[in-house]
Amino acid sequence: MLPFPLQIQPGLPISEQVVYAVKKAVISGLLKPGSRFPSVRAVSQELRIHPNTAHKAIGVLIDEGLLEVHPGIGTVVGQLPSAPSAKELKLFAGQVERLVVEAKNRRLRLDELQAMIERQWNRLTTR
Amino acid sequence: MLPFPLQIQPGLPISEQVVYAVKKAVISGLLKPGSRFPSVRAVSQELRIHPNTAHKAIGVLIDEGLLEVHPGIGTVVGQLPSAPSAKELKLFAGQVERLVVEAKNRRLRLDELQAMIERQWNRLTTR
DNA sequence: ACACGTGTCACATGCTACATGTGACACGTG
DNA sequence: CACGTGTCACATGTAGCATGTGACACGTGT
Repeated sequence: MLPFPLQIQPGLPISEQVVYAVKKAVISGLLKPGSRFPSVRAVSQELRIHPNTAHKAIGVLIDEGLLEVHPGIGTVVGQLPSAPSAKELKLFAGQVERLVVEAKNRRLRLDELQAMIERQWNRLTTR
Repeated sequence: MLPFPLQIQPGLPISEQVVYAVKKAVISGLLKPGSRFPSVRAVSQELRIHPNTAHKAIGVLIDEGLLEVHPGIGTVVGQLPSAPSAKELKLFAGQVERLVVEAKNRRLRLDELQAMIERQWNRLTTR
């Protein structure tokens, strides 16, 4: 059994869905820093996807610092990353803009959006 | 000249970029309800993209209610849509969750995220 | 009645991303 | 030394995207 929940759905790339599921599991405390992360082959077998696909997803998580590799040993959940750089913040601002545009397009008010943000924030509380 | 700004960039589908540019123009007041929207062929020529691609983007905007079609006449900016349905809100909640996950992943605090939201909100103020 | 511009549609083609298939190598553990 | 681990380099099939090409229905203006 994998240490994070995931139901593969069509419409989005499988590797992206795996990345997102792991991110959610990490920030919600389901995957704790230092704990063992399943091997590429284990993930591929559990999710019934190809090892290359699992490896691609894990590679992204490595690059973002959520996972750490110990060659010959395996992969573990990394320590929490540091504060974002200016470049990362700029990219993130683009995502914020996208959400605001969609919110305004749906005739939401600012306080309604803020409330939805806070609700999701608390739902994903680190345990 | 098109009534909305857009610089085509690689990495994202062209049709999606057109849709997003129009959405931003509408909510920022650059495109006012009832005003004339450029024809499929005009958009394709200005942006140097294929008419089919422009038509695809406009088709999405039609479906979402941002544009209205008058056969034989042309396309105009639609009146502002009504309040979102429960189904639309659920889809939008998924987008909110995505942003919150990315924010937590970057070690942002809730108040920092809320501040970014409010800043973008005011930047896209309807004139 | 007619030409024109409008939106709309149905194919086909080339390109790219994605997922899978297959095989191989370096590393550390036991 | 065998084993499991991560990693990599190809190839293959599928799907989405953008473009190419041609065509039709509609309303306006002449």
